Amino acid sequence: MPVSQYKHTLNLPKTSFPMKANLAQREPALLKRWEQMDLYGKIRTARAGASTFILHDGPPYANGDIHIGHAVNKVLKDFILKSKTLEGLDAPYVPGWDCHGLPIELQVEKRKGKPGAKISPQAFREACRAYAHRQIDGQRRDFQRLGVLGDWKNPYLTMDFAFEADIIRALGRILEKGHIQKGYKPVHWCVDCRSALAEAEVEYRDKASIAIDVRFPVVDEEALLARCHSAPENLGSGPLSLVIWTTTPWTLPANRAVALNPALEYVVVQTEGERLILAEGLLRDTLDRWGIAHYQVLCYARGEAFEGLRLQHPFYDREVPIILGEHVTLDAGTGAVHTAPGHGLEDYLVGSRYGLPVDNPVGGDGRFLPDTPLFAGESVFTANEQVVAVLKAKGALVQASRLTHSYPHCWRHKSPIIFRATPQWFISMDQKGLREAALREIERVRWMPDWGKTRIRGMVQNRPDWCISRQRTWGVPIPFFLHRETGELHPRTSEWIEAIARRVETQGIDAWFALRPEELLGEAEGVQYEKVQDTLDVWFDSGITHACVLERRPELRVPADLYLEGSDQHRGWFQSSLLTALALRDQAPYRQCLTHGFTVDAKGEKMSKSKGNVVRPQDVMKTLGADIIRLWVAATDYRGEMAVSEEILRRTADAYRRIRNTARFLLANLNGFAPAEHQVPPEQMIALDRWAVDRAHQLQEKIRKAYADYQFHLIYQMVHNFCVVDLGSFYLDVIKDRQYTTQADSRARRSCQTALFHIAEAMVRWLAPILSFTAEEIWQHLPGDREESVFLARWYEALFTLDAQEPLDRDFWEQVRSVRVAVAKALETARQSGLIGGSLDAEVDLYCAPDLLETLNRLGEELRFVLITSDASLHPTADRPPEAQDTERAGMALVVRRSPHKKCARCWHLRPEVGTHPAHPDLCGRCLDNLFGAGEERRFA
RNA sequence: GGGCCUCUAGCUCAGCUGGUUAGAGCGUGCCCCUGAUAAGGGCAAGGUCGGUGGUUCAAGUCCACCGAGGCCCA
Repeated sequence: MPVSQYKHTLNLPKTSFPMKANLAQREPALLKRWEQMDLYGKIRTARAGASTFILHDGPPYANGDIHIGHAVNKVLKDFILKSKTLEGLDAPYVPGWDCHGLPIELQVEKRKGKPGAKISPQAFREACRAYAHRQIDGQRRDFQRLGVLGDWKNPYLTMDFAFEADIIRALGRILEKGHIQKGYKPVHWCVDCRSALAEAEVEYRDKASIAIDVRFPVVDEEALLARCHSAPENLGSGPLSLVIWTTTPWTLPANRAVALNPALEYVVVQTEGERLILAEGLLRDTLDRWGIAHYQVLCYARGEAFEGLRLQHPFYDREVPIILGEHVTLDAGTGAVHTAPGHGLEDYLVGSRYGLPVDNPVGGDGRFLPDTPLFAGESVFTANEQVVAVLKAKGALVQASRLTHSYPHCWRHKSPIIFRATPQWFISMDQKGLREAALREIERVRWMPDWGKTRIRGMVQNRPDWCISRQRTWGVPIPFFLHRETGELHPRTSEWIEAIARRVETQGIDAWFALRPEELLGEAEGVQYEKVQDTLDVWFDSGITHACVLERRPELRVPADLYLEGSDQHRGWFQSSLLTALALRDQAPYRQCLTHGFTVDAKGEKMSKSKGNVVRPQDVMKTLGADIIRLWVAATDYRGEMAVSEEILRRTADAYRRIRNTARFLLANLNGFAPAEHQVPPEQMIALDRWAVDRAHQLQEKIRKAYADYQFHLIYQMVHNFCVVDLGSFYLDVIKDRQYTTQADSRARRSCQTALFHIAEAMVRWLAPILSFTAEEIWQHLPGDREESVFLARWYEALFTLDAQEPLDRDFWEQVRSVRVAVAKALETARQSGLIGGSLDAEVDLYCAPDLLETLNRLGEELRFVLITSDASLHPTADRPPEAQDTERAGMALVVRRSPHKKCARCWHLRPEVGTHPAHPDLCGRCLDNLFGAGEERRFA
């Protein structure tokens, strides 16, 4: 088609804002700009003195590349802080890293060997520190690349000397408050790590074990039988034993009792040559298992009847009591549980009620100590066979079999772990009412979603004391001096702690490890006291950030307004922070806790290398761009699992393009618009343009509310719908004609540009927290004076509402839009039949009921512009001709006709005047007016 | 095995305290436009609301159980 000679007389859209985002290239340039202008610093200055909103960053562990879950977490935080900044609040962001701990040690071990072997502990710690720094640099680069704005030059690191010193001080304060307890408890112990493991360091895997049934001969048979409630006439014959079942034969040397359930029924059965005691509920299964077909039940008794009776240990010269415990069940075994307080938490707990000794015959290397009869020096895992052999020799073994079951393993070594009693330091949950205080504070914190409260409450109610000591190298020391003989803490411990903290402040944690007690305590006492060699659980490091960061940084405070982490942190950081804060100052460190779910694949399953469904944020940033990740985070309801996949990201990129193109169209139509001179005051604007601004205003209210409620997925839906429905398919479609064909400086066009300008100003801010890069790019292309960055701006306040009393109110335009829908359907029919192509080929006659007629009449001649037809006329229903078709809209029928007129070469409308002007036979009347006259008047659309 | 949670069209989400034929956008199909053009407009087809059984005049919405999946624990 030849280009019309009049094309150059149109005001066509024009912009340097590119359609193709090319985010992978463009984003780094914007990042550089933000860095060079010190955007974060500028925002702090701009918001200085405003009310603050404190979101405290939970530190990711400084190991490995960030994964999509990290990205979700940081991006959500960024959404919140940027939206708070738009509200005018001062919302600083100090990111942090968790730096000490086992995973880093293991990485460094791989490269340098174990500390104390090839490398000194001091050099090892130095290597850990250097390694952590490298990891932080890598992660920081990725977080920044995501567009997360924060004080990246001054993050907090739990390995900063000042931080390490503050950890020690906090520990001292907690000690003074009486929450610290020394204990001797079984802990998960990894033989390969030679260390106690945190709960988080244990994973469950299948393991093949030997399961054995063992006789514990009853010492006083008569006493036992006398307690049975159905006294038998026949007391039976042969030895009488209680039988236990265990999958850890190696724990038998430490056996100190056999536990029965007080409420369960037990039976004494006569088998061939002996009498055995079992839970009644397991009798059949167990005897079947042993292959015993012939037996006779002699008598019954409840478990509680046997309490205190004594049994003979199967191979040691020792009597052990029968005790009671609710933890004994009929799930497996015999209903009698071998109890070794040194090798199991429940055994320990029930044992402590009975004052049982905590035997601990196993060393840190997993071998029996030299003074252990029969098994000295043997590894516990190989000792199982020997225990079986000994039991056989003693005649105590009923049966041995193989069993595969779920068993705790070291998350790093993947090797089975053991329970082993070791001296440890604890934060006691009940000694000073910590549990009670925590439950109280949990009620006061706002949990989002609200089930977070139920979840953490359940955990706090049931959790054991917090073991805070570790036997590791790369960690903050527990800097206590213990008396060599009494084991007591030095009476001036608080004083020493401050002295040590000062040293750590300048030299780091090595100051403790290198310290000779005499240096502080003096020669006389120095020899009487020894240093504790333990380090602190890294959960203590991160759990204490409210003291080391919030209390320390002038821009922050305790309690924070918000902690925001994944749902796993109910057990982790939310809890460790809560407990330490309560121990320190009896108040929760946060007012709100917001939780997000974990990322999963398209099927809702977790991501793993083996499944090949891992989405790497680095890859997405390199291809689709960080804004696509951000938009995906926004679009997903983070309260549940968050599904990511190639398809989901592709859809997200589609939506992104739509939003971007809408912005581009707004900018392109603002070509030649200088807001200061051309802006039209609201009361002089064309009705439709005022409607559009009103629409944006209504939307902005909802968006601000959604930001305040952290409901980003609603914002995504709202903005996208606005672009597609309100703008794309209606407003922008309608205003093209006016925008292009009326005189450049006419009120008709300037009014429209004013609306577009308002909408663009508002929209760029709606987008900014989410599509940060794209919003900044839009910002740079918007006309008018403005701040250097969209992130220095506040919400756009120049939107206005449509008065309820004006004739073309919201309801009016709703009606117009429903008429448009009806007309579009009719036009489509005409198009399918070949009558018309584009809608401008058509003329429509609408036959309306009185109400609608009156309504549409308000648009006068401008109805055709709203319908985008070459002509549109209104008639009462009474006039409808037979060929008029009904529409879905009640009270309206219509006729679609192909226009008989010629097409105006300029505006493409088919009008009767075309061909009548001698000099410009290709033009319609209003184009002539717009080109050579005063220009057309528009009032409504 | 226990605690907490999720499950609405191919995708992302709405659906308040139970009440007309379950909505939106995207994607898909077909058509149009070529003055938003690796764009834009129109129309259309897509759902036994994870399943089963209850409560109720009435359930996507309440209850129970089951299934799939997630986090945490054992």
